[in-house]
Amino acid sequence: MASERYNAREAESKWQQVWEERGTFLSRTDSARPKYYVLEMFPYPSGRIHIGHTRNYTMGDVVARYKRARGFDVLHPMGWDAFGLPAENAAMQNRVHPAQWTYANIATMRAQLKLMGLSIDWSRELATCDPAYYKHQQRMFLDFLVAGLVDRKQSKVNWDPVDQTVLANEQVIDGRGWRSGAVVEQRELTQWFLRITDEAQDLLEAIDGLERWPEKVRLMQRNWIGRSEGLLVRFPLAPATAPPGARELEVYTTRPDTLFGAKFMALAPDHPLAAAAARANPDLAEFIAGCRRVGTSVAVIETAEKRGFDTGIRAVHPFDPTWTLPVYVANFVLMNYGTGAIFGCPAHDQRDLDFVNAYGLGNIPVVCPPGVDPASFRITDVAYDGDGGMINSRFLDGMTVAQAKEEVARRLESTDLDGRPQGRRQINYKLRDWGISRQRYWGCPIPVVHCEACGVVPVPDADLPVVLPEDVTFDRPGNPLDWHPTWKHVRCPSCGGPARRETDTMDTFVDSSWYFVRYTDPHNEAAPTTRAAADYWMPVDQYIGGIEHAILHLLYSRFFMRAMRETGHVGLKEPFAGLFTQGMVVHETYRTRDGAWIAPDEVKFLDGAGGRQAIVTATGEPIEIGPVEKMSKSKRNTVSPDDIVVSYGADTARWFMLSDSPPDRDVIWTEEGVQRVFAFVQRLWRLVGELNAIGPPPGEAGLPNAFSPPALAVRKAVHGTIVKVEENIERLHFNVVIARIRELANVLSAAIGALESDEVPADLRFAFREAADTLVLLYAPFMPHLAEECWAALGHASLACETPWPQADRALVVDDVITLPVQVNGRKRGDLVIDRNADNAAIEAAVLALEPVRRAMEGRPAKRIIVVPRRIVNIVA
RNA sequence: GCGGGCGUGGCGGAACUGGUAGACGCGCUGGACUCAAAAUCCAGUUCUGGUGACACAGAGUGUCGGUUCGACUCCGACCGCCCGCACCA
Repeated sequence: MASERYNAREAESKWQQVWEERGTFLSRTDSARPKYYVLEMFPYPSGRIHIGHTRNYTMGDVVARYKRARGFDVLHPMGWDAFGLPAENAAMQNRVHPAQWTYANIATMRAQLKLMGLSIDWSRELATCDPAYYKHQQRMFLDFLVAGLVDRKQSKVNWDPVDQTVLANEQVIDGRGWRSGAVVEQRELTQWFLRITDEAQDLLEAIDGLERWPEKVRLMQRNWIGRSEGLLVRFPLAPATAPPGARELEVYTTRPDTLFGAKFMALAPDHPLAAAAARANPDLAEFIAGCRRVGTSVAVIETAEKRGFDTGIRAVHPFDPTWTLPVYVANFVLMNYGTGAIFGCPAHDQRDLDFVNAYGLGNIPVVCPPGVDPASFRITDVAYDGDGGMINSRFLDGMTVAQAKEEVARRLESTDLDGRPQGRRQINYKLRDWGISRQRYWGCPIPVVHCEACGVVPVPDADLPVVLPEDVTFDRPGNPLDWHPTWKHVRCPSCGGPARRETDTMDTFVDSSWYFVRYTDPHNEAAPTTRAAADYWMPVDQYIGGIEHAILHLLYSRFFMRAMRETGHVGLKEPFAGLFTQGMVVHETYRTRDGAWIAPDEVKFLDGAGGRQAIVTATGEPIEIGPVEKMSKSKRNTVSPDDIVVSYGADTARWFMLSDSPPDRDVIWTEEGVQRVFAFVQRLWRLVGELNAIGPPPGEAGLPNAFSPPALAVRKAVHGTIVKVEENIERLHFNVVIARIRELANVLSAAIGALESDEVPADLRFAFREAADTLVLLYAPFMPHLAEECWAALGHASLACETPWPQADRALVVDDVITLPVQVNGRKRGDLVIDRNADNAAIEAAVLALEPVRRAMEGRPAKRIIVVPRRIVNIVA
């Protein structure tokens, strides 16, 4: 056995077939064992499985296999996030129907995934574009509608006037449509919304309970929800300057304390008052139109140079009728936050300061930082947004920021303006309602009918699903559902008169907001969920996916659970008990002199003076080795999982992707690295063979009564490794697990090398056999095929993946004698070997007697000796 | 612009809640095996000084400063890179 090479390709397909035939990974939902639901974010069927996907799924698979070995009922499913824009783009480019393109991709990608040996319950596979899936989504939408969780209101979209279509932000490049090149306009459309803002407070508070989520994601979600406590303030307009009918301007501010630092007011370009002012001012109208051509992306709007236009309107300061402020329209004020209007206090807000500096309006500091002289405190180009004492603020002077906020709120609440208080406290959220309308074909149809007589009428249950028509073409601009000759024309379910189907489809984030619940019983035709199954499996114990989903997908899913709970489809609010965000797989880039990107498998490396050099294998043309970057088709720095599996096997790929880099960081794919892992696979195979050749302990004798030092050393290493592997798998520190397993392999190799004869004593044979079995089971979650092959070679009739996890003997992990590092003034000078239970007095005496310590002390007395039990000793001299 | 994160040898990284910085691996150097190469095995490998070789000394976790007996870890400022910003998924 030891002389043969391990044939990964043969072994992998063999064991995959065995698992499949035995139904090893089908989940059970009825046992008395504890459940564990591990899930990786499902892929979009883009065409090919990417190596980054396989890293993600391997992480989940390690957890799934480990938890199974620990005695859990494990649910580990897979499916497809199958609706979306790329299918329609493909339809336009290649004249292939989105469904055909999507299902072909799914078939390819499923086959690719199966090569990886993932322990997935494929009987639960689902695709969101399947009417059997979206039927239930439509039903829940209607349930939400009845429950008051759905709204219809206006919102802005990017409109491409040439393609006659709505553009995603990513399709707007420098204010132009990516395909047509036409200047993008903003348009108001009536759209469907889910009322996520109703849950803002609960979504915020519940973040505290998500203990197994990364702190950074929790912070991002808190900031996204963006709760703030502030004041609505109504500014009267100077009548002579106001457009007809306009009497006041209401702003929302979190800094009412800075009212005496106000220098201007600013309106969002689509604020009603801006529109009113523009009616009499063509230049202003042109300015507003210019702002709209930027598109709807907040990132673009806020990074654009700050520009404003004076409307000529003047607002009256709430505390001084003689003080008026100019009202601008400004490109950085957002209509959908607060009231769409602000007062600008340049000294204490950077955006406002940039604005006044551009328009020469000046600033008045009103908050003075502690310890700074108010008389000399000036603001030039950095705003001060910290705490301090109020200055230049009349009756607020001398107060703290908090006191001033309170005082302003109190005064304005009790000031009457046109029969209502001038100020009102308000809690505001940055979070906006979730617009789910998409003017696209390849998505879940929104199941309502518009009737002129009855208004919006839900499609009756019996008529669900509303299925997408198949006979559509993409050769003309606009939404194919709108163009379809018959699809949208229906009878009103209520009055029977002529009516029109809703042609908007749902945002694909809706599809991905509940798929994880559907997995718990994916074949229930009658309802979205089966409560018993959902209650058993939910929540997901460990969810794994990319950090790019830290906000939207996860927040929408959290909201959707609440909505499903209110409508009786589930019994819980939080879908994901544990969350892990994994890093990407990245690769070097290669370019020729003329800038052409070269794929890794077309590159050959040369050793030579001046470091690494590369050429194009086929032509010998020299290549510039570029930076390591995210794998992308455009830069051609991708590697295909299939190629890796064919060359080295899935186990090698799995091990490599989890070794070296911590799982939440990027891992750099290198050919050399993969080759070295392949060598390690072979080494493990040989090592297990060598251990096997030493033979089992004689007879069926149990645990020997005593172990010689070499046997004890082997056992300590084995049991110590079990503990460390457990700890680090639980923490998902797979790279550390791998290091510990390699260490164990190194110890065992050395122990075999130290054998002096073929006659190995019984206690050592026992230790080696135990080591071989344990080693295989420890790496089995990572390299499951090799593990089965080794497990069988060791003479086991069972499957490694069905064998319980090895039990560590804790007594073997604790040493009686320990080594304490000894520092003098914080610098390590020696080691103290001492009894584990030695008391401080004994340690202090022993430490001072150490030769290196005495040398470092140079005859000085010890001022203090700090003994940290079982960790370290530090002498202060 | 706003929000979040990351930064440790030539390289990827390890270091539990502040306690031996550099585990494990890649690469490199030397050696064994071989006609030779590959593979494999053994040894070494943070930097600087020092030594024939040891010993030993000093510096060191992006930069600068602080807290502490002790800082990769905590605090403040700065630099660089990455992610998200609501119609990509």
